Amino acid sequence: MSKEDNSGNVSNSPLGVGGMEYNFRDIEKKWQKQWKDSNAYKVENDFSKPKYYVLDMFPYPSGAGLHVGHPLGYIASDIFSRYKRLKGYNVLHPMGFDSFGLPAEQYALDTGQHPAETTKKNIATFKAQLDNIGFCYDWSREVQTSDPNYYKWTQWIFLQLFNSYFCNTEKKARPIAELIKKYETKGAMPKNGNPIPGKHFTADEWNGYSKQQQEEILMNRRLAFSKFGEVNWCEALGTVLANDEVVNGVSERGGHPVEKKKMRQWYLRITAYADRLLEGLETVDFSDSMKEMQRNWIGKSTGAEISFQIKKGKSENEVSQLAAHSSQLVVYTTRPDTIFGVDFMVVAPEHELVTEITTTDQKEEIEKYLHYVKSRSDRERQADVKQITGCFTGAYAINPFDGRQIPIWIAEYVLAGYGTGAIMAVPCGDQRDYAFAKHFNIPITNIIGEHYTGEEANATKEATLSNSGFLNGMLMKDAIDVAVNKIEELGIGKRKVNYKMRDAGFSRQRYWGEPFPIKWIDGIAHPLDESELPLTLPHVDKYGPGPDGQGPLANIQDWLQQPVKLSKSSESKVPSFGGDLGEVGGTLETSTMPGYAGSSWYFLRYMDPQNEQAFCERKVSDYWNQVDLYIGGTEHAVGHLLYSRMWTKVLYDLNLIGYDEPYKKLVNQGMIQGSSRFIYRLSLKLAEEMKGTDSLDILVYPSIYLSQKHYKVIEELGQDATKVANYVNTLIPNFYDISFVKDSTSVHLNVIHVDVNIVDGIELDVDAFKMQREEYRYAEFLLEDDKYICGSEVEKMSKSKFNTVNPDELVAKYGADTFRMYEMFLGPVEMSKPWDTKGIEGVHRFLKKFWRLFFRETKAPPAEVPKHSEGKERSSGEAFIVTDEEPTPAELKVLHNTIKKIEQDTERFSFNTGVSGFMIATNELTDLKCHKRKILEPLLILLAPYAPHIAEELYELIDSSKASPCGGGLEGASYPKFEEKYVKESSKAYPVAINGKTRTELTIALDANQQQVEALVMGNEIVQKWLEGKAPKKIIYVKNKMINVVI
RNA sequence: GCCCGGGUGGCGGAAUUGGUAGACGCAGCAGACUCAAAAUCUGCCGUUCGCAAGGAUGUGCUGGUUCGAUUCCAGUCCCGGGCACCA
Repeated sequence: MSKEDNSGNVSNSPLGVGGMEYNFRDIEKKWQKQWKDSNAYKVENDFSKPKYYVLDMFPYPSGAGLHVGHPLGYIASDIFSRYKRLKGYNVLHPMGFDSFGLPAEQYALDTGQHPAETTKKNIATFKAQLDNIGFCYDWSREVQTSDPNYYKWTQWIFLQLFNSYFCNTEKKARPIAELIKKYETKGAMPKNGNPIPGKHFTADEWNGYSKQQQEEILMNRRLAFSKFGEVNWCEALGTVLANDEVVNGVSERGGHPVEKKKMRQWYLRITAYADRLLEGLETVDFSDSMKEMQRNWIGKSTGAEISFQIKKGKSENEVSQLAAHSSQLVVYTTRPDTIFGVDFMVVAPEHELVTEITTTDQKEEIEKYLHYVKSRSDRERQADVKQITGCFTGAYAINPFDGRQIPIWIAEYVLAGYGTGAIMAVPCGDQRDYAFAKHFNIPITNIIGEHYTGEEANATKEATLSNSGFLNGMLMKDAIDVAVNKIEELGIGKRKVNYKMRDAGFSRQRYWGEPFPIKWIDGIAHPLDESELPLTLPHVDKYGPGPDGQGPLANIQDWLQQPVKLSKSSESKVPSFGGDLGEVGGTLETSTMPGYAGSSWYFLRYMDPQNEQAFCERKVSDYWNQVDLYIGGTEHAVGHLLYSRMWTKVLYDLNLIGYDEPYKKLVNQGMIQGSSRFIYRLSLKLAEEMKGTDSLDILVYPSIYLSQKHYKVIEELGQDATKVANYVNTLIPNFYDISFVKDSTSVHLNVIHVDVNIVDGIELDVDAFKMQREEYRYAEFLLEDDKYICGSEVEKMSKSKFNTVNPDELVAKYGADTFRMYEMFLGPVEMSKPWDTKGIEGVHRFLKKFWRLFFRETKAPPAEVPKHSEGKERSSGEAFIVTDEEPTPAELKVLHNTIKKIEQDTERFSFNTGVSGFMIATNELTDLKCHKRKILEPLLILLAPYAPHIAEELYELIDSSKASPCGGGLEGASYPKFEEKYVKESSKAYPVAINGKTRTELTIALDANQQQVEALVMGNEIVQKWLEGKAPKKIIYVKNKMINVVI
């Protein structure tokens, strides 16, 4: 790093101006420029050094810019990165942008600005805001998911997924070419038993299939595959909506009805990896709650699939009619032991059997119900337990064990996507089934004797079964296995492992995402040749939806039909892999990839961001290896983490990287919530019918803004306008002309969000408020104690709630170092908390106090300057007061306690207590009047990760011959070493408790034994007082902890 | 509904393994310095009884285990976040 001169002449230093004051503005500007000019944070792929990889979940560059919630995790990771650098590691600490996404596209729809343009602008803002805070990112490694140089490789990895299948024998991804070869030579035949038509085939059969048939079979195995799936369709908007855009069954924008619609979609076969995703959790350092969430998401359960014969209606005729179809109802259950307690079946409304089995009598009812369900989201269908809905199909299932006829219902609480989309309902053992049976008057069979009260279901597994045929007398938990064995024996079902997790939908009917490198020809998906990558987005002027719910790309014929080279495969004779189709004909896929495509592998690209030959060179990914520390919000707890864990496993299986878990350790930062402020507006309105017309003449009295206390009073008064007016008039005489207030005058109270930036705590800055808008200029206020007190509430931080706080403003006012330390000081990084700017002063004061360990007060008369000061006079009246004196034991103790504290707290991500450790050290050294280099220099290195600018500045002044603590790498300063000998104590002040309550304190030598301690304790006056002459039952002495006298 | 968190002074929080509850900071109060302000410094600061000494009480609530519980166990209430949530 470049140094200014070493002569002590630092007149070009920004400190030359304005005295000795801690001038954070100039210091921070100076060092940020210097770091940039000297490429201080450039990270080399130097394989000889020990590495450490610290990663932040990269942000979506929204138009609103960074708010104070964003940097919380970034500051934590920055501190840790700088700390690891000082410890001698080659630290990779990159940053980039998750720059594809819906908001930019929506903004484009609204304003006509191209998403690429707005995204570029937003990224520039974000970067400037990030740089303001003094992060040590290596920007030369920046990635942006919407950059064609990046998404080229996202598309490339998609092709790997498309061209791979999950081998159930090896439990890993293999090239699909191997599967094709197997089909061509051996077919797909069962290991034992007879082949099932439609599932099994011989090699000859395979080779005789049409290419469409072959592709269909392969599609069932590809890791990236296409099938029909449901989307939220909004007819009025002619578009597919995200879950986010649907509120209460209607579109958020415009309130149009939304219903489910089946469309061809791409999916990732993440379910194939369910077991490995579960096993992988054992090898990573995530919090238990995080692992629990992922396990619950995957939702592995073991149970049985059981087939039931169906009888349609009561008449014999209908039974035989159905028998011809050989329809069976297959249910999945984790409790086959309850098979005799099944009183009804519930089938998902979208189950394929529903139309088939519904009787003529019930047809109308069922159709009505199906119509209702179409408008309901999965979420609503699950959460609404109070409202029980369902409809009888008229058909019955036959219990294979006792021949009972079981009515088949459809109900929204059963989802098609889980299990077989049908359940056997056991009302005595399941509360939801119980409630359903009660609601529809379905008789309940009790199979658990006294465990069932008739009042509610009992989900026990400990009961002894009754009314249960061959299971009678067995404990339920033992009966599970017996029942499954019997079911398998009878050939009516089988043991089954089930997962709650579903394959991940991978298409979006949108413009602003990665195009699929896929061309459709005669209904077959053909992968593009790698040489065609990146397949770039066409530039468009309109972003509206395409026909039939397709994405905007469907409107661009030139792009869709452009000639592209298709992938060839020498391994296969399957036409889709051959080049004989030529480069023209067919159309490109019109949907784009979802947001998580780019974020599933970005951690790899940072390692080798400019590589044009590969997504990441193998020896580079071998060096940087796993992310050692990943910091990000819980909102990505499940989705993003599972997807990127899956991608990593696929890349590993295909031998493209050397490890199958991306993130070694994960720390979840808590959400910073907004602390909203409210003002209350009172208006009285009088509506009178105008004579001879239908219209109303509305007389509006002037509005007045109420401080919180008055709001509460007036809220109590309700609609009594006279009382309200009188109340106001007692405080502001004649504000209302009472004679105009009538019975029909209505009282309107509005609660309005007010910008938190013009509120000090809860006190509104009335003048600033008046300046905000013309309509407020002459507003009247009803104050309390001459103050306007606002209401407050904790909410999500968002622009619409006027509760966002911009870090730029705080950095401008207090400096980046103060801002960094304050964010950390707020509390544990993983805990959510509302933002409150009050308190930042305290941290700023600490830094100023820290500064004064190095500088004498400007105003102090010269006589008070310590004689030993060899102060570098930097400008008139300013003195650098650091000395070369030998430290005292007391000073060394402070230093080494601090080294221990900061190192421990940093290692365990307890940055808030770390900051308080610095405060304590500063307070103690101030009290000791310590200005000694041998104490302050190591202290500066400790501080450097937390407050790098001030540390750099003071370090340069204290010893400019040494390497910078913030320069990075092994050349930098090294972390101070804790030495026990300086902090060793020979005695301790023990708390002495009587019956567990602390009553006094005794200072005792640390090596004292039980007898010595007992003698000392018994000799103590206060102890004697509490003993009241009695002998103690016991004296508990825990070395180095406490003493307890039990009476 | 289900899953995961969290409830400690006026406020943010500390107490790392069951051992002095309230570190550190904010706010508040009193004082010093100053013509004044800012900045800085000193003292007090959970509640309650008391002139004080000293007591009582106190970590959402109810119990339990323990010499001793903010910490462990059972139940319960409230708040926050997530959901494709369940067979």
